[in-house]
Amino acid sequence: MMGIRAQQKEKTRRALVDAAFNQLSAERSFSSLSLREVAREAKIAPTSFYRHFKDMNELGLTMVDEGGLTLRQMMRKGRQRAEAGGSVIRISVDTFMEVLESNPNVFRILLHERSGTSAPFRAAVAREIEHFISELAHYTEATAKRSPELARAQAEALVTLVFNAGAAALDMKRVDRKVLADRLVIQLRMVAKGAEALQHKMENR
Amino acid sequence: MMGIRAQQKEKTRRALVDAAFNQLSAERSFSSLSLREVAREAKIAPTSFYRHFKDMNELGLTMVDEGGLTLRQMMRKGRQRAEAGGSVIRISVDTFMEVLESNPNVFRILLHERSGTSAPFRAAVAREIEHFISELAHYTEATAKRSPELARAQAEALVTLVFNAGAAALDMKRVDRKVLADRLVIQLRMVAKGAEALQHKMENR
DNA sequence: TAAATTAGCTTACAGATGTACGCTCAACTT
DNA sequence: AAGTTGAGCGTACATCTGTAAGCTAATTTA
Repeated sequence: MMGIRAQQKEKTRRALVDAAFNQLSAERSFSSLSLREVAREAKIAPTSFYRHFKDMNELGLTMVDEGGLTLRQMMRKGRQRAEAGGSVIRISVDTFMEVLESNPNVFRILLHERSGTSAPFRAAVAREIEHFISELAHYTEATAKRSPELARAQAEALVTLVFNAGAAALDMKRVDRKVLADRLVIQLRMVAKGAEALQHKMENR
Repeated sequence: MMGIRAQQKEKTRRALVDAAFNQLSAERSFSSLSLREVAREAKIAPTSFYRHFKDMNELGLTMVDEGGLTLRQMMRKGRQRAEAGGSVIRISVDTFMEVLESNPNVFRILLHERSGTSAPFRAAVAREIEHFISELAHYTEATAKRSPELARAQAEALVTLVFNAGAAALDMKRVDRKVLADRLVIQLRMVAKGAEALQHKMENR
């Protein structure tokens, strides 16, 4: 049971994280936020920030962690829907786009800091995305009987295409996003078909 | 013939551009550079900067333009080599990695600002990359008899995979870059094979 | 040769930033 | 009940930023 004090602290901490998320946009990256701006938005004095985070970096890593959580929830959602049958690729893309749309800023920090200038950030994002890749590789290895190397290469390619499309989709209107999603589906099918072909080629010699 | 005055001005302008390029690194993006830093590196007074560029943004766009130039030179180089025969994919990847290695900071600004926070920057980079895509799509349409839509999707996928690998390769040691390049070749083959398969599927109905 | 132009400089200023220090007072511990 | 802890605050400071204003001296133009 949390004391009234710890409760209030948690609330302020959340306010800080939310303030940071809310300031993100197409034209505002995390690294361009200042400690004072975040504190202002969260309605606390700049110096009070330090009661919750050592510095902005620590705040950012917390946000990336939350991003990872969103990613994993997305995977679960996709799996559930896929069990009901239908094209796995189509279902996955639709799920991705839905989650992207309802958590744009979560994806913003992931997609931006993935190639950002802070090594710890890049590592943290890479770790989260690695989940995706290895899970997908494992799945393909099992259901499509791919060799481990091929499965890995395939999974990486799929994830690369999906995340890249995600980055582009972030600042699009719904109509354009639809076009993008359709094209993405085609590209993913290319990779899947191609991996299959390469697999057969390897087996027949 | 350039007057002694215009000559000196051009020299200083180059010093500014070079100073900016030299300050780029894995942990330093263009948007994190300040006007004063660049001026300092170029050994001119901060206020003299304005004799050459309206602001940092203008400098950055100039740098992106130079990046586009590098990209086009790369394409020419790749085409020349490919004419001598061999795997087009392998040759292209090797050429890309070579050019990347000898112009890391040119690629840094392209790869970073592609998903950066400045709309003009994003547009400028997108324009340069679009050259790549449409040229590639046209080539595939002609030589592999792809439908325009499929050729476009395929070209986009290829370029996405290449640039993504490029971003990852930037901060790698030579050995790891080799592994990455090999995997990239496999992924590109997947896309090519898969596009072929999709094309046949469409034709047979 | 005289006048006009201009690249680069120095000085100056207002605003923003991160953070050190010390206070208060509500909440918790003993 | 008395004492301790700690979240949040206000003040303060050194540092950095972009850029305005005006000067100098070399080059260019007339």
